[in-house]
Amino acid sequence: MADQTQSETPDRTRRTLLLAAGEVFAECGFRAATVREICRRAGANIAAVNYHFGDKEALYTEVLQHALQAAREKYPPSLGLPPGAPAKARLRAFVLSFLLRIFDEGPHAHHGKLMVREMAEPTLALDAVVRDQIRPMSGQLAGIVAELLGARATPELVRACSLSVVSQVMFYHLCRPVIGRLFPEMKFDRAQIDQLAAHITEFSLHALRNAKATSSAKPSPRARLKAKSSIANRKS
Amino acid sequence: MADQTQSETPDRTRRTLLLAAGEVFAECGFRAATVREICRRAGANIAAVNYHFGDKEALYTEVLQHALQAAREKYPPSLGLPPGAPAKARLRAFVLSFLLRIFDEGPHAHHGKLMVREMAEPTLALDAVVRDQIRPMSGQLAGIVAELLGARATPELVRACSLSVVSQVMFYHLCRPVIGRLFPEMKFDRAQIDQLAAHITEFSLHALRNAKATSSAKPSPRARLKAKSSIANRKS
Amino acid sequence: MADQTQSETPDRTRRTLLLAAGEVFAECGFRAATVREICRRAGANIAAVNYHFGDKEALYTEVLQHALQAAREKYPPSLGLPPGAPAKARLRAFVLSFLLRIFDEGPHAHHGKLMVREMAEPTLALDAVVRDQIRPMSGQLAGIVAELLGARATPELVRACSLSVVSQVMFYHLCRPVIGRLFPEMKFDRAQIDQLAAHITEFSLHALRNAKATSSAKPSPRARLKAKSSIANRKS
Amino acid sequence: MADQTQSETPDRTRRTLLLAAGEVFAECGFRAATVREICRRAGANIAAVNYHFGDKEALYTEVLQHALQAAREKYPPSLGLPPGAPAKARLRAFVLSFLLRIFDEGPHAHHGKLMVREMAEPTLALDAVVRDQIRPMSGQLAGIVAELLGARATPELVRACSLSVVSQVMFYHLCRPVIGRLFPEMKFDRAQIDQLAAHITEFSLHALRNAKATSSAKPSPRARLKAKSSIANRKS
DNA sequence: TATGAATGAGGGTTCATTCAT
DNA sequence: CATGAATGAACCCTCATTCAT
Repeated sequence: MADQTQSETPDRTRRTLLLAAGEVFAECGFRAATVREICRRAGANIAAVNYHFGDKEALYTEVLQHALQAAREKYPPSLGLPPGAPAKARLRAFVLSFLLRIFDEGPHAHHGKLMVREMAEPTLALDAVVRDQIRPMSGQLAGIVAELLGARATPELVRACSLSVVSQVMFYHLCRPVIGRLFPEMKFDRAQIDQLAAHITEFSLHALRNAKATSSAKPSPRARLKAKSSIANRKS
Repeated sequence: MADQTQSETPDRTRRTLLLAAGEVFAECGFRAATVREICRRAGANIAAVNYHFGDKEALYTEVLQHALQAAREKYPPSLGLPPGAPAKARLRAFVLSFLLRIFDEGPHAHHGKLMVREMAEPTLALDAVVRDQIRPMSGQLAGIVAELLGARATPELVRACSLSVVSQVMFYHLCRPVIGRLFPEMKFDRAQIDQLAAHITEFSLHALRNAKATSSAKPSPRARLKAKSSIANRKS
Repeated sequence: MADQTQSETPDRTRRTLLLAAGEVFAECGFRAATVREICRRAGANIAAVNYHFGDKEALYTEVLQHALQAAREKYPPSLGLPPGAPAKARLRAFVLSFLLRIFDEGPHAHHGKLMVREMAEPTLALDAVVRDQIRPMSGQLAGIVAELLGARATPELVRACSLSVVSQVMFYHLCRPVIGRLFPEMKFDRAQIDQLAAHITEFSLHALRNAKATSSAKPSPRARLKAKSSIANRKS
Repeated sequence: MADQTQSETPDRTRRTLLLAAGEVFAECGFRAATVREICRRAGANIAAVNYHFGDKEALYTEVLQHALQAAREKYPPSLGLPPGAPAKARLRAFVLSFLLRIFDEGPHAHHGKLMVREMAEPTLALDAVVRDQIRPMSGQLAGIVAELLGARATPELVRACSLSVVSQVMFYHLCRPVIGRLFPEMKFDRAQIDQLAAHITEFSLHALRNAKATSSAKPSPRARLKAKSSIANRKS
């Protein structure tokens, strides 16, 4: 009550709530999380959420923004590599940093779970997240992939290959419940993460080295025909 | 007793509930879904769920199993290919059937959303699903991959490569909300799905052709060096 | 199903239900007992109770009658003592037999718990029970007490002393939950029951030996005055 | 904080609920009583019980304790008698106060029915009640009885005689439904209660005056003989 | 005669929200 | 500014009962 720092932080309660809510939303999901539990952990009154944020949903939106902002600050897109480094090294760095972020277990590691939940049930907050966080990284990867493809790079091929690369990383994030049940021997300590990064990088590099425009693929003859006619005419 | 005389309605209510529950669980998630709404859509009494399934959770478990089972029966991983078909063709079939399952929009198309929700918040039902549905498919893919790797196949390499393949497919499953926002031009009609299958298959085949086992405990000296210079020196 | 005795017992289900219901009602009480559980134990259909007895309440009424009938048959009021035995012996027999009945643990020992529950919440069935079972025993005890009081016996004194005797026995029946918590060392095996019977008999005999009409009691002066004026004028 | 300014309504709702719950629990029993009805009578919201007491069971526990406490405060066992009063007078006061409690019809008269129900189906609350309310009174009576027995007092004899005394009182509590049917002429107005107290006191005093310890393991030869001849020979 | 699927009222409880203080 | 007692809608589930077979 007679907190000495109270005057300089008129919204200390607000920030505490934001932190507590991050925990609870990540643990329980939006629905299962209760305002009571959030307030309890924040040491705030039961009415604090409604007072400071209006309602539970508005609190959630701010929590998501806040969590991803924090994650972005911890792992900046530049990854500490000089922009002029070779594409191979940049790909390796991209993959490894992504994995490290995913398996991070720091105090603000909520963003992972929050994002998975967002995939299952997107909210309005996702638009901002894609715009501010994901699209820049997507562009960065596209640059690396385009450089590796060299003359073969078409927008479609770059996009498809970028997705192939990023999917291998995200997969461990999104499907951990299944992977854990399927392969209980996997541990995801630092050594395994390094090894994983090596595998994904090598796998992708081999693939990129031989990648050609999609029309070279051979689906069933009928499907192939369709694909040709439809894709060749698409502009973007 | 007189079962054969009313084979048309052995338990029509049960099946209707299963269908309605699939819809509602997919739309709202387990928590937010209400027994009332499920019964309303099924045209059944509010007590019907408890009578036929015991409780909400048991109903959910059966819904999940039922949905995945139905999807796998509709698009079998082999897509009608004889077991003796070449590994390349079987890989192509595996990828395409998986994509078709994911992007299916039939009356049982709930399984997609259900599984994504299950990833965000696993329930007890996931254990059974992994055991009965996912592990068999995982084994199937491992067989294909092992055959493609030939003499280079080690258990670890097979596992890593299988995950790399399946991740490229699942990604479209799990991150559709992000992909849709990132690349609004992607439509996922049958033609694009064929093209996608072609890309993933080719990408993976190229990679598999050159894949080698990464040293299990220590990354290769070269990779290790790179890691040092780029990432390992990052603070925190 | 193809029970050979079925034809000769067209209401075997009825009797099985009656037995099962006795158990369940004694264990759970009327409210908490469920028709489902009763039918389950009786191996009967869920609708059997309504079919055979109309509803749950009618079943309960028959159960109570049935249970007390059985108890009465097991411990007939005569207690095996010749009617001409001395009053002291008859009192001792009355007390001991009552205690034995109370602490009986045979397969039909439901009647005890059922009666305690009936005290807590009397039903219509209680009237018949009092008329058929309790009043005869009450009369028997009154005869013994009257004989012991001899010339001092007035209807009021006989009644009061009878209640004093019977209360000491019933007490162990009705308050067992409290007695068990208050004096955990009491075990109520056969030896203790004999000792208990001895105590109650001696205690009562001493009291009866000196009992006089109630007006000899000495409440507080004020209360005594009241009591005198009011009681002396009552007729019955 | 500002507690003293609204001392009239520190938690009026709580107290109102406690009262209403006492009524409803006494009338219907724990199971049959509904939170809805309790709240309706208390003029409170349906959620008030959970807010103030946690759940129905916790409310019941507090009701039981509260009711017995109030009854004991209204009619203290000593009835205002100085601790140094003669044992006879203290016994008389104990008996009379007990009867007055039992037959009280004030606004807190629930405790009677509540306790009878507790005998029929003990709950966890009974433990606390025995510990806090009943055991102290039991000790008080034991002191009186021990004094009256004088040199003959052994722990077993004191216990048995105390139970004999208290049973005569409790009997009217526990068996009122039967007594009412057996002796409809009994009215239990204040005059009859005084008379009843006088009878029980005198009956017990006479008995105590002559009470002797029964041999603990084996009944006295004489009593044993009687038992043999009368009861022990009965079959089953 | 007996069944069991289906009913619907009502149970206790939870929870986000409000409002007088 | 902040509180916490109070709210009422809605949750899942249970149960005695019914009715077509």
